[in-house]
Amino acid sequence: MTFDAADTKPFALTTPLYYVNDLPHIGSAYTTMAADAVARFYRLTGRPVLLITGTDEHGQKILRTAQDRGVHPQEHCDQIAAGFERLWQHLNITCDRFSRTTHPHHQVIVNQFFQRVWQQGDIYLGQQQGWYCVSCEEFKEERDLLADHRCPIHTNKSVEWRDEQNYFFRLSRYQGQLEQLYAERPQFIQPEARRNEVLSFVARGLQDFSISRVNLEWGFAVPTDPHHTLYVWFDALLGYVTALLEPGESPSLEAALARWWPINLHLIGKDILRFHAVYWPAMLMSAGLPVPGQVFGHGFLTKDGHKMGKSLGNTLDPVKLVEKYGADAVRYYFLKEIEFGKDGDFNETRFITVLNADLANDLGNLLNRTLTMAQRYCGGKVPAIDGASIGPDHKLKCLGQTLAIAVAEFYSNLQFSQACEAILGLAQASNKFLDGEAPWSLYKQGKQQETERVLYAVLESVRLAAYLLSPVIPQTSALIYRQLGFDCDLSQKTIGQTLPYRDHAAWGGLPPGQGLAEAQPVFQRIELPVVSL
RNA sequence: GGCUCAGUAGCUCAGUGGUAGAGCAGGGGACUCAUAAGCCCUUGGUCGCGUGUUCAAAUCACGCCUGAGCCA
Repeated sequence: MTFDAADTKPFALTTPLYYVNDLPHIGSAYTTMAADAVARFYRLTGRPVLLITGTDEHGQKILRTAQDRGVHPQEHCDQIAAGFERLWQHLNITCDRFSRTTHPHHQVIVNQFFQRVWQQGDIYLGQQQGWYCVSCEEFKEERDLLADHRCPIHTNKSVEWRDEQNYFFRLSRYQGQLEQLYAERPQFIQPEARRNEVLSFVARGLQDFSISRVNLEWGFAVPTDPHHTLYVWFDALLGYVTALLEPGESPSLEAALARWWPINLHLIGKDILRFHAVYWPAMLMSAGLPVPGQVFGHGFLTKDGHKMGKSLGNTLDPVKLVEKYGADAVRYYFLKEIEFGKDGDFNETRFITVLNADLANDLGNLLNRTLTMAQRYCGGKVPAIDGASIGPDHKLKCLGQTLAIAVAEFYSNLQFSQACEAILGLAQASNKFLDGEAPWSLYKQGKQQETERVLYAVLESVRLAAYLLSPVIPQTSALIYRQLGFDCDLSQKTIGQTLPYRDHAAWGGLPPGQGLAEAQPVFQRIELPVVSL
């Protein structure tokens, strides 16, 4: 995907529908923050955007978790789903749809989709034997199991022997079409390493997979056979389709697919790659539907270099993290400091030093010092300089003019880290520029015109940086815009109309004479704890 | 067991044939508009190990070690 400024096509993207066996963990937050940044970027460019997230609520694991807690499974799902929604609010996630697989509309979509696949002859009754891990909701090979038939992923859980009739999806029939898809569209699975994994998996030959379970009452019945319950993954993936229904619209597959299909981008963690890159497109092919634009499997997060896990006792609670440091800090750290697609680490000391260096010192302080001078030297207004009158060889203008295209390219390619770095480069250059020009000296020497030209260029550069960073740090960007005298909400879904990219991503648009607000730190420095734990 | 990716300064990483780089952290300096911020200078690396190809290897080939992952 590359950026095209003239593109006004709709852009729909999804996070996974998160499994509600527990409250959201940092990995879910990570995917969702990335998705929100993408959505916010495309909204800036004026494209209609649909950001889909939600929860996957069926399956044996959910049933058992609810039973263990002594609540009805629906009540359990309601509580956990509410926890997800709450976290997304705290993280300033501007989602357009929150899709829940227990919603009645979803069953209609699932049934209609099932019928299409059924009519293709791609579903048949077969015998499934094997060891089943309820926590994975997957069959395991005996040789992969640990001692006492414990699951290698859920090491404290024993797998269960199943010998039952299941309905199967004829995945094997789509081997050729899938291979053709991967070959024709190399961008379909990203990043490259993940794509290779899928290619080698498919190359070994695809086997049909079971899409129903017996003796399970928490899920949708197979439309053609009420003794069977649909496998949770078959149901869950279709949640993306259900999400496309307009609010209040009566549910049908046709209605759901009318406007936003095919979805442009599925953002997922690398653990569920196979479901999205193999099973899902095959299901869609069977139903005669176009496949999504791209599946991007990002990396895993570690804490202080170690795998996170409840049993290991070193989880990172996203709720606590946001409460402690705020949404922008969390969003910035994970999107800037971790190469999207690769594994990344969370370390609190690094977290604090990065935020202080980038947001408090480089960017926040830059605005603060410049605004103070503008208040003192320019009567609290944007200097009366026409941005267009500044020569093309001006250091900041030069940098600023090439930034919009580069940053758009980075965002479209999900290179958040590179986007942030490029933008921060303008702030760093502005700090250098200020020290070089020393407007405080110019002012004392009575060089009013020169003082104003310097301050205008820096204020404008801060504005541009704030605008371009707004997909990542919307609150901080909004504070900067407000102090620069704009009255607007950068989180508006119509932002592409009120502050269009082609105007606001260009250098030189800060209106001369615009009233400036009092300088207030937009991002407070975080004190390093004396003793780091 | 097969395959993929990674191993470069204390930390995070860029560099894919031609005199080792960035940011952060550490040290020093000048300045004062500023959130003890910013600016300038600077310490710091047998580029995982070994063999080979080459006039020349962090970069290519082979082997090995370590870590992560996919598959059987």
